[in-house]
Amino acid sequence: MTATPTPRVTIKDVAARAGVSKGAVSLAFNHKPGLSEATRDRIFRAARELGWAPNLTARTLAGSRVDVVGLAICRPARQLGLEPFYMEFISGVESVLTEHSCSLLLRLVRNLDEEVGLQESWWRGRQIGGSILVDFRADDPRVAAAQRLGIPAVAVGHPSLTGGLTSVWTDDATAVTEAVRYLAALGHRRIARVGGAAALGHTSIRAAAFDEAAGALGLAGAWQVATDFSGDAGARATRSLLTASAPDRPTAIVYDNDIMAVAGLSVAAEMGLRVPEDVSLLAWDDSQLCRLTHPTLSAMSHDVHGFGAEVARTLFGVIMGDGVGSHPVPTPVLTPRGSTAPPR
Amino acid sequence: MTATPTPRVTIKDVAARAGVSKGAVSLAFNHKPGLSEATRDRIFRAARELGWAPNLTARTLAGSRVDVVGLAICRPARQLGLEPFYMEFISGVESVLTEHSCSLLLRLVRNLDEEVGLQESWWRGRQIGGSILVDFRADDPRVAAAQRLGIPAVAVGHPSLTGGLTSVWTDDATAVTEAVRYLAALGHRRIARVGGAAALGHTSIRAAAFDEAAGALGLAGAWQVATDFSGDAGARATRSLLTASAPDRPTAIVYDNDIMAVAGLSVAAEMGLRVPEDVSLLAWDDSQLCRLTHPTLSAMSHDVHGFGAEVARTLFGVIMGDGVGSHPVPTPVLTPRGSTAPPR
DNA sequence: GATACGGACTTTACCGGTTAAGAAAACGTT
DNA sequence: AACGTTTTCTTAACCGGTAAAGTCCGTATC
Repeated sequence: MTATPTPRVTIKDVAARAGVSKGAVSLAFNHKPGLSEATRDRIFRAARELGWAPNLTARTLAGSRVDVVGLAICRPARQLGLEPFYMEFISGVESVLTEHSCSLLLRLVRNLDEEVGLQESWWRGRQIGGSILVDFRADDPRVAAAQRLGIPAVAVGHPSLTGGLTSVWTDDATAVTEAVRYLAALGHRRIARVGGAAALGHTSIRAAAFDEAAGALGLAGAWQVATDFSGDAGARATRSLLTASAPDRPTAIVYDNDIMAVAGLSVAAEMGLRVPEDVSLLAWDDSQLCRLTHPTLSAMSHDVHGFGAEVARTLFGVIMGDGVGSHPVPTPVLTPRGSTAPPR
Repeated sequence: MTATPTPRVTIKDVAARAGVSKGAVSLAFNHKPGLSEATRDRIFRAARELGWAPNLTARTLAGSRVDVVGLAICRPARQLGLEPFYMEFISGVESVLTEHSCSLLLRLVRNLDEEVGLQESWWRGRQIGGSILVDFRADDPRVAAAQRLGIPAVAVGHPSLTGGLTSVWTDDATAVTEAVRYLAALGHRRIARVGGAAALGHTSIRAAAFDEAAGALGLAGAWQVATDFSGDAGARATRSLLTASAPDRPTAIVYDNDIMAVAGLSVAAEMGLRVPEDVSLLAWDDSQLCRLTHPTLSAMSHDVHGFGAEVARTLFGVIMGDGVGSHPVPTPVLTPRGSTAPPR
């Protein structure tokens, strides 16, 4: 990739125009002491007149800050497009980065090894000042890698998965328990859960919490199905759960995202089952989609935008030298809408 | 943002270990002639043993390639999360960038002036090797800015909007016309269109095409409403269109994205109107959402992922010096599903 | 056997900043 | 007036690469 030449104005031009050395210009632009107010002004005026701003690449190379943070997402590209979660998450991250004139370096990777390699080369190549790690698995290799390299990183996931990294997480176990209790309180005794990718750490946390809650409440039936988060998979899972004959069929289903819940809604309709009379559905991640369906979807709702923002704020903290910490964000809260009701 | 010190291995270390000068290492890693196979091997071996890879920042500063492309999106951050289009588009872009070991620098901006400033500082600061420009408006300031600066850019939008920039675009006018003709052929005489943000160039292209098609077909009624693309706005627009008494009410509605169409579906249900018997709905951008509703949504469907990929490929062409060009991608094609039928 | 030439490397000068160390002027002290 | 301080600014080395210009050497040419 070659660059078309452009008349570039550098620190030298500014220095010349202000009648000082480039060192002085550097001092001025970094707000460091050692310059009189008068020269400082002259320098800024010259810079403004020339439309100059410090070159971040050079600045980075010279060893000061790097104002880019990395985010690698490890899912098949086509699947990603469908997930409302990520776009909302990213927009939350961006909202904080922007305040710091910081940009996001985004990359889709095919597997964790590739991600580890990418993070390493980003960091060693000073491409990023810190990184956001998402979608943790059990024994995730990124924990060790980030620590070995000393990358300032924030792990999005439960501390049990993120080892010694600073983490930002939602208490999914409590949320799942609340969801199950709510449905049980409505009178449901046979509840199913359509979960996400089995390899993902938060999926197993939710799965375990679901089993435990179901056991504690002595439910008559508790099913779990793993999917890839896609609408199609959600539809398939729902179909297989609902084909059982009436007494053995679940009367309520909890989904791991909202796309799959929407799919479930449509499968129920197609099978001639009414929601919520014949089967109750409960979504997760509550994007605006849940309010656009008919009936509207009850959901475990969750400020994903704010979550992203909190992750970015925490990352800035880590970059500034804050010690390792664990930052829980508010637990998803149950938002009952039209898709849940007592079973008949 | 300060960086934690890390033992960095540089080109000098590799050179020392291979017993050559750093210039030789540079030649080897850029696959340039002037080295014997033997030394080349020694250099690569040394690099592998030390785990070295060229520092992109330094490489950039030294004036060769920049392997980052920029994408600034100018919409309120919260609204963005909702648009399936962008995430799918980005994933398409990424799929091509990844092949070239290239990353995407993503930034949300509040307005076009901010974007122009950002593109300029990215480019002058050599942060990016090229840029993808989206959401064109009439007399878009980015056209002149990109040309003045000489930024290799690809404009996503109709050539009439993107001036002298290389563009990649879908023929929205033809697609709108096809949509209207299809509905008219089903027997609809009163058709409405729920459009996107009025300021956007493609919105006015679609609006004009809609009017023209409606006129040409001599429709009895043709309404258009502008929205902000959100589901809520789509719901409001649908509600106001459908509250008219029966004979004056549209019997078919075309939406500018799929989120609004889903919202429309639910508004119809809430108003006691059956889809498609009482009112036909036609979506745009056809994400998997359209196949998950009940009834499924007919849509003007469109490979958004492939669109993004094509944009990225075109950008690489521009960066490599291809002349200005206009690259149409396939026109959205009508995909009839369950939400359209002849009016009663 | 001197001359030219091409291949294989090395040297050196940047790229556009930062920063430690040095120098000149201004200031206060005795 | 001589001397230490401080303030203000300059110099020069460095960050980690690239690339043009040199150097050295073996060999083909006449």
